[in-house]
Amino acid sequence: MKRRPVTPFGRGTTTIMAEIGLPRSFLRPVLIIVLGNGPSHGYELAVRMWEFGLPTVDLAGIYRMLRVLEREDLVASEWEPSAHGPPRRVHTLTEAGKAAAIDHVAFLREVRSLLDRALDSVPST
Amino acid sequence: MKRRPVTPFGRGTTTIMAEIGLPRSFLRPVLIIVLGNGPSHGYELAVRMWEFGLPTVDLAGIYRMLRVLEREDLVASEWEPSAHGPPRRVHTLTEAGKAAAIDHVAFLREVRSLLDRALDSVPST
DNA sequence: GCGGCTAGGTGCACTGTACATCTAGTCGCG
DNA sequence: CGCGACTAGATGTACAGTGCACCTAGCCGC
Repeated sequence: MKRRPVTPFGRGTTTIMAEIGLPRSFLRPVLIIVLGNGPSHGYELAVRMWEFGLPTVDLAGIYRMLRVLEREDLVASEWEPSAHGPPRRVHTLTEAGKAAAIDHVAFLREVRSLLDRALDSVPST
Repeated sequence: MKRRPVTPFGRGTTTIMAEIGLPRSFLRPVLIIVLGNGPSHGYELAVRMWEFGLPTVDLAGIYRMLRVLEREDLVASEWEPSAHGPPRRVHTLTEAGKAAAIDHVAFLREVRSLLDRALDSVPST
């Protein structure tokens, strides 16, 4: 059952769900962008990212990336007790983070238009 | 910041994206796809990739990736003497490589449509 | 013979990350 | 109560990918 889909971006991006999605290198920008939709904790962010198009993200990677972003002062976090489980660490974009989110959206638009041009130049299909 | 020359693939180039262009993780699929446009050698492939949307690629990375693809039997290569310069290593897609190219194009289309959906869900800006 | 272009390559340090594993709180069930 | 399932977060580690500096070597014009 440990089937590893070999994506063009390398082997094995499986964790939560085995589908195809954006390449791993989108983790950082997408994480920032989905945080722009409102503060949240890592576990729930994984769900948002799944909806966003990163179906194969490693939760450990998300937690680690959140710590990185916090070191870079793009996000701030605080602990929040939960009635239905362990305490949650709720993350919010800082001002710098909000600016970064805007930049990253622009970046994704750029990537899309590059893909548009590139795919048009491909003969087949 | 370091000054990074845009076009020249010559001397101190070997740059990266960071500025604009597809993320580095597109190196592998794009390399296979541009090889699908016909056999070529690494140096010229860099030019094709530049046109494809990877404006600042590391030549060393391309050479390395070509070796990887050859190990995986997606690419075959043979040396060809050149009249005005050092011999070139000309790379061709194998049958498996051609299949991979088709898959990769489909994949890029998938990425594009994921980006379409994702960007639509982003509050304007 | 020298510098510059083309073409290909290596070495090393660093980053990213996939996967396994751990802690710890709540809830439902027998 | 004990136990497993689920939620939530984190660490340890091995390894692949990459960025940059640097090297070899053929051809050309001067």
